[in-house]
Amino acid sequence: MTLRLYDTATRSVRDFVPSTPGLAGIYLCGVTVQSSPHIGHLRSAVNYDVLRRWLTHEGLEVTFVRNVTDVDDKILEKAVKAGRPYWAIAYENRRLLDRDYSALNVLPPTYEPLATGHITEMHELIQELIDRGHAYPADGDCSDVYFDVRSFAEYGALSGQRPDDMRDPGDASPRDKRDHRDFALWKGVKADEPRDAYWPSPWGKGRPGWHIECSAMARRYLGDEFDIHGGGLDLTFPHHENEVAQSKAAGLGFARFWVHHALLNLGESKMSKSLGNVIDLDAVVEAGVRPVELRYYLGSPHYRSRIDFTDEALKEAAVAYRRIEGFVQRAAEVVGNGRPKAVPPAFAEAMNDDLNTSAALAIVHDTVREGNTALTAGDEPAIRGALTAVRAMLGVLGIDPLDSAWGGADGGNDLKPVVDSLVALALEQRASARARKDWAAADSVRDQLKNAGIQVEDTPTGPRWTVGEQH
RNA sequence: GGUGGAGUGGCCGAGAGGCGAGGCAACGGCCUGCAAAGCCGUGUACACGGGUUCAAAUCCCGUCUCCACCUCCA
Repeated sequence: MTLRLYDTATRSVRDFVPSTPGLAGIYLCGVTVQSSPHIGHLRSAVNYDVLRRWLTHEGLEVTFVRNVTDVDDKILEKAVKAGRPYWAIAYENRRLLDRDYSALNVLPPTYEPLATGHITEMHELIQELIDRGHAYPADGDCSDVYFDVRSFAEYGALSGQRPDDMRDPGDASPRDKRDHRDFALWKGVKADEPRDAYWPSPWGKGRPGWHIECSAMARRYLGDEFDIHGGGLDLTFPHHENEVAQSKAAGLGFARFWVHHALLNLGESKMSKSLGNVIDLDAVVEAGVRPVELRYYLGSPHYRSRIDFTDEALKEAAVAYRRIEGFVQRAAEVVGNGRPKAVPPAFAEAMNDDLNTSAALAIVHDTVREGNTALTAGDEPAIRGALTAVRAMLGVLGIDPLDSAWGGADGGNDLKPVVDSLVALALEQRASARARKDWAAADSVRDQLKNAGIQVEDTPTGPRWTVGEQH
């Protein structure tokens, strides 16, 4: 069975057949690094990371390109306000983004192109559009170049907009646009903006319009036509509409599938810096939820379903994850880590059904239950079977507790034998107290360990201890 | 005004004509000295009003509420 994916352009779920067998090219609109990332950005990253991991799991060699927009109006605005270079702000935020991505075990893309690194590619494309009669340099001396929307009949097809129904945005500075729907390919220098944000061009000094970078960079790294273009639902219009227009008007095939994920809302509306309703990774961690648990939370609803963020739902997701994690750890103590093997067919079926991660997680939980039963029965082959299957599934979702990406093991490893022998000492005392049925003394040992952050559980094979708060 | 989408049990969240996805919480039981963990069992939910059908959460019509986009936005 092949992957079936929802394609925004056709508004339908279609079989995903890569243009070149065995390969898949994905272009994802990353973020504009105008500010530090919030968990809505991370949802985006997690959704596409799962898509990528699944394609890879299915044997495809994936070229995954995720751009960073490192020059735009907002960044320049902030730079002026802060009295700092725009590129310093962009770079700072880019590093924060990287930090969050790796905290959530989002695999690095094959390549991460920057808008500012591809000015010449954009110039080429703009010139082609001018030559073909789809773009025009503005009259006057502002150096702007605009895409001529009326010259491209398909304009609006991706987002279902009819140009005639569109509102006139009352553009701040229309500067010689022929039509209010025309959008900038190249923005001429403005007097009040930083001088280090401009590049020479055949039309005069300026900087790129927002959309042209993606057309130019996707072409450079993935070719004239590629498999999947992704991004947030809010990018469908105008960003993606304009991208298709530019690329197709230039005669390129461009994206074969458009995959858009739903947004994350906080309160009444989507999480967004400009609305001020933002929660970031640090806030989540401060609330006692680990990055892996956040990833579980972000990845368990379907990618096309809106997430209404609540603290309770986040905490609940964390508990659900701990159940899975608990099984993996207990099983690994009995049979070793186990090498992840094939995922169960039902899991594959769910993933192939437009990445139905909710249904896929139901299979994970079912397998965990079977594993727990095997654990109680001491049935080692069954334990090993469940463990390897669970780890394979969690690997696809990027939340395998034994993945070294989560780091826990390495840092604690040095101390583990030390703590182990200390705890063993205490547990010996508890064992002898229990042997003489001195429950008060036994419980006191357990309570003291608990105060030190060590949980003790009795199992058929003796007591087992873990560090950390489990409640 | 235009375009797309959503309303599912106490909560989260899949499903999309007929077998009660899964998780959290709750309750009962097993196990346990107790606890924790685990296992077993218990819930007949689909915004509202009509209609189609042997059968509707799922299809059709209408109504209400909410979200996103049409301006920068993952």
